[in-house]
Amino acid sequence: MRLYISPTDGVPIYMQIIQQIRRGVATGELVPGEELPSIRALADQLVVNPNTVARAYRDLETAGVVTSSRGMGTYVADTNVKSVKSERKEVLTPTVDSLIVESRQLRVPLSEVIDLVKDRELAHGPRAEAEKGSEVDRG
Amino acid sequence: MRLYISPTDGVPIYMQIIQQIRRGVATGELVPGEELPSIRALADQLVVNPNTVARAYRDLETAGVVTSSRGMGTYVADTNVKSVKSERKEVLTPTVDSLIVESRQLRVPLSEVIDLVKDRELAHGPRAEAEKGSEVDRG
DNA sequence: ATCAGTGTACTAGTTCACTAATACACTGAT
DNA sequence: ATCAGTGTATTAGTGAACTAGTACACTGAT
Repeated sequence: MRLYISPTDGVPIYMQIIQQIRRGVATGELVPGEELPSIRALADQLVVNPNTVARAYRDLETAGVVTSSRGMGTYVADTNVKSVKSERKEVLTPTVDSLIVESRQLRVPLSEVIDLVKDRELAHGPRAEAEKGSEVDRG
Repeated sequence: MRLYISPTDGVPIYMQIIQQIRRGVATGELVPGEELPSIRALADQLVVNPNTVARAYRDLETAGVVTSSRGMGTYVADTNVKSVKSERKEVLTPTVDSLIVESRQLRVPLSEVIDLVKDRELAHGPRAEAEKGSEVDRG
């Protein structure tokens, strides 16, 4: 998987790395268990300090997207696809509840809240294309 | 309208001022044409530098929420300039954006997000009756 | 044991958002 | 004209985020 960096983009380099790897995992271009390029290799490729790549890998590990080991390398985590639908929805519930409460305080009807959600969804650009279920052979 | 500041909140002071005034306008606690406290008066009240309040007022004027004039003061903008209705939506937008970002990280499709919003709306019970008469919605 | 390759830790420099200090400019009343 | 009160502009200090330089520590193969 090839990564590209825009130094003048406003968004930090380490964040660009994070986003592209997350996207790769989401689309299935990066499969669980796959080895990522080493910190120094990716740093050389992107012409960036190794610490910047390390920062991205560290955050990705904290988020559970990858796993790293000294001397071993960094790999896409196995647990990414395992999260169940209901669990993911439960995590979203607090944020949704905040939205409901706030909309009631502001007297914004539910229909307009939903419209706003759709509007903002579009404003955030296209989502990563979800992988289709028949291609899993690892992990 | 009384404003409160949390210096250790992580969110900048000028932003807290902006949010609270926007919210005041959205809820109707601040009516169009109403005079806001002067920059120095509010700065004294919040124990903050006048420039910080000025920054908030300047951003609010750019957003069309208030109007300022030298020597005259700062006033809540007239509804012809910016409708209370649109202000409500803009106040709601940050929360909606958080929801969008969160749902993308969790790979929850938009349709399920909307379903969840509807579910939680029901879970919160019926909404309060709309207030009569005191609201005009132009624009 | 050695070595090349891996991630990790510490330190420093740079940039930028945020806030403050100070001075300037306008308005309306006296 | 003067003055108190208003918003505005300029400059500077502070701190956090970001990136880089450098050194350290672990792993597996030789």
